[in-house]
Amino acid sequence: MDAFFASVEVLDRPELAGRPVIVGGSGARGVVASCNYEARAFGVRSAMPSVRARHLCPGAVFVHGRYDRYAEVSAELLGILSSFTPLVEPIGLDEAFLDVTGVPRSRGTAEQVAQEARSAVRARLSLACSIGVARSKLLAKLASRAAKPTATLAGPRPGRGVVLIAPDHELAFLHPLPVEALWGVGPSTARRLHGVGVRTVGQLAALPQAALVRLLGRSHGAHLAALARGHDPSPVVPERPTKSIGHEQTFARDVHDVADLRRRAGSIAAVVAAHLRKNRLAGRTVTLKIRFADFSTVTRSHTLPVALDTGPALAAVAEELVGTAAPTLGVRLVGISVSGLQRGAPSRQLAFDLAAGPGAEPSVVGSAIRLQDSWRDVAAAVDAVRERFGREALGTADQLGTRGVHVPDRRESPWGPADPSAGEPP
DNA sequence: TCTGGGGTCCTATTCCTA
DNA sequence: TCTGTAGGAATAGGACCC
Repeated sequence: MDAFFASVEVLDRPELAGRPVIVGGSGARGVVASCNYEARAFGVRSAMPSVRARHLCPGAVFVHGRYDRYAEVSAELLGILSSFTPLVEPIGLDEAFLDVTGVPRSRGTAEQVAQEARSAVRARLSLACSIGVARSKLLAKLASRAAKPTATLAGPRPGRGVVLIAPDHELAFLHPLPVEALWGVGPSTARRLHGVGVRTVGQLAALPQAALVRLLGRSHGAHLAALARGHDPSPVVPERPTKSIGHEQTFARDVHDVADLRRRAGSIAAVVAAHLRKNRLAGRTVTLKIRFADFSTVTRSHTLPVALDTGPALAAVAEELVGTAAPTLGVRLVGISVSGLQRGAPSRQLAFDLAAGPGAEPSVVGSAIRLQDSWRDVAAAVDAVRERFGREALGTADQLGTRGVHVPDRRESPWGPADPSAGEPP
């Protein structure tokens, strides 16, 4: 999709049409999640700090993102794409790979299917998309970029919409591109490649694979060597199981007090737990991430004998991990993620045996398991009440402020704290 | 300029066990 | 019982994607 979040905002608020629109966090620590082509003409880009974006484009309209709305449009988009082929692999909310090799010839060539899909998206969603058609995911992705509009100060210049890379033109298309165009070459890898004089994909392809492996490691080196030669055998995979679920929060001001940090970690744990239960998942490995004021980041993790999905149990582990991370500097971000996922929570009997039986787990693990066991029914009841009466209908005592219950949600301030008071306890 | 949040994957190291 | 070793799991960090 072209400038997806920003385009949805303009669609829902037509008075924004033609104006530079930036979606993202507006606070001092916010970043740009998406911006339309009018804003891009001023040099604004995704992931840029909002402060810089505002400096580059003072006339831009800043919009706080509405993740639920984008997810809703994304679901409609997937529905449209699935009418062409069942082999649809979503990449984030606004992109997808389609394998159309099995589409009947009567529907036309791959390029004609792409044109038809593009028309269907425009007709049903009133949104523009660009499509690349090629033999591999790598080339299709690069072709879709080439199909996109370009930003100019006179307004967006329409792109080609659909770009086809014929098999005999693959290398001619690929080799002049900068190495950064390849999937898997970020700032770090690009720096290393530039260091040995490699700036284009063609130069990368000319490098002996052994040299590349020495530079980047076996897996990454061999992978990039293949991509640079146009080889990308990765298939379109319609469904990938979730490997981890997490939530992290950047604070508007650095936190220096360890007790405060533990409390915030507990609150984030509750958000993660709610998300796990919503997906009927539970996980055994809890990972705490702490980013310090100087942007250095540490992680601490612990794997338990049973899977957890309740806030108090996850909080007990997370709070313990805060202690092992020895946070001395100010802390700007805390995150918790849970991996080693399995369907549903463990049986009560197993949890009981592990927590209280002979050779019981020591301290924190034992108490986490006991908390998991005792909070399971409560969590299910709370979920049911919130499902029926809304998120703020019920909360724990520490979520009770002067203005009622505030239950933190993972979609709150999704692109950074909105203002200096955000991130403070309610 | 000063860097979000949700993820996946890879690598190196450490620890435990057979 | 001690030592060496190989393999796997756990842990930590980093790079990358949208």
